[in-house]
Amino acid sequence: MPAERRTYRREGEERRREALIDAVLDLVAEGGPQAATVRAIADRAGVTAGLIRHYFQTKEDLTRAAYRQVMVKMTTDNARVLDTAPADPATRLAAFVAASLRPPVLDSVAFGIWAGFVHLIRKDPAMRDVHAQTYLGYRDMLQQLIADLGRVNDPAVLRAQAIASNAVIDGLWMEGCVLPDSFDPGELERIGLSSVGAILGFDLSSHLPVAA
Amino acid sequence: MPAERRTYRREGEERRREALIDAVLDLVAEGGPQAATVRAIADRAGVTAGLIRHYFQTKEDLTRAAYRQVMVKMTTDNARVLDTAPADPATRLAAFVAASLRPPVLDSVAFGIWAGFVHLIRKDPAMRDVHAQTYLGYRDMLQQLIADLGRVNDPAVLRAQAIASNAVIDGLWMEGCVLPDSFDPGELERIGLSSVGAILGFDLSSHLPVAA
DNA sequence: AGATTACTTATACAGGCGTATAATTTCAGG
DNA sequence: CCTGAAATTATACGCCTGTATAAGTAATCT
Repeated sequence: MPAERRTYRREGEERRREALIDAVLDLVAEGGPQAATVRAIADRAGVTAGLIRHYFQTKEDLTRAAYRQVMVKMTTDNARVLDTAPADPATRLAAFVAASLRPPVLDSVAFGIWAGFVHLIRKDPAMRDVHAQTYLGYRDMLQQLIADLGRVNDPAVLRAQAIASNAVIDGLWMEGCVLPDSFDPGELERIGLSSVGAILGFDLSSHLPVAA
Repeated sequence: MPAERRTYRREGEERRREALIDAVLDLVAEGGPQAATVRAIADRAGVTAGLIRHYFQTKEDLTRAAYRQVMVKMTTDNARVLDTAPADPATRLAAFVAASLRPPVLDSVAFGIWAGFVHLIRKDPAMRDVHAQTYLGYRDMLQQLIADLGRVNDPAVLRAQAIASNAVIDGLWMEGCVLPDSFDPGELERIGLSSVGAILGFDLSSHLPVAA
């Protein structure tokens, strides 16, 4: 007996694309990129596999979109702390650094997703562009905050300080995600603040607002 | 007409295992983990696919062996710079930091493999042990070099300085591997030295030996 | 030289992959 | 209500994957 077709509702482009992207991120976070097959993605999104090709020309297309979204979200989450931060440049920088080293930015799920996409970044020029854009966007934001301190004018020095600050934050972020049990609560934030402060020659730790 | 069997030479376990592991690393370097299929690996190693199962119980086994080898090699390569370094503690630390931020340690292959198998690291206790061992081994080495400077006695301060120094090195290493074209030659080494120096409150840049 | 061992090749298999396309259902507008 | 376009399902295809196993060949030992 021929099984009946499953019923469905039309949802429209935006909702479907979002559901499919979310499914990709879920799966990559759980089992790495190889777990995100078209059938698994469709299943997770409550849809059949054929629909993917209706909204994305190819699976690689969907992958790219998912990566773009997660990177943008992470930098957006991080930047949001500036919306509620005081006007004082030092406090703003301290809040920004600290926010990078605690949830939701410091999140092993986000890290798993990021790590899963790394090999695609190296292979695919479009992915590399997304990475460069978000990475440089984050670094530029950091550099602006450093510039706002008004302690440095030389652009070359500013660039080097931004790269170094970004690197120490990235390194702490990475280690906190991979070996979360190796650090005491708040230790990474504290080390991040004192390290960036040391790089800038500026006491940053004392400027952190009480609670985020 | 039945094509003739290809002729071959017996090589023995050690040579074959090594060739297969090297093939995995080659392929991952070129096309990411998903490029390392059993057939591609065998082809690269000058062998037919069936032989893999003769030396490794499963493909995951071979993958683990390749991961272990590349991690051990990376820390070994990095530590080797100390063999030929002068006795002066500051020079030794500077040489160690700089070596971490140039080839062969700054190598996208190692990073790609590590990133590609982060999920395996989290699930498989044996892999997590390898990671923790190499990571903490590196950090302990760094901490010892910092201690040899004789500027700090408080163990807690020493630990924080080691974590921060390790983080900035990791962050620079990571960015250099992912976006090698975003940095001038030697830029990462220079930033690494000045950043670690800033964290330690010690001018490290002037202690780098001329050539490695 | 001939038998034996185990190294290596070759082939088969079942399943999963991404993609293509036809069939069907939903929903909006006349 | 009915028609038509778009959304969605369903099915099929060819290729590739990892694994299993049989067949064959090279080197070793006697």
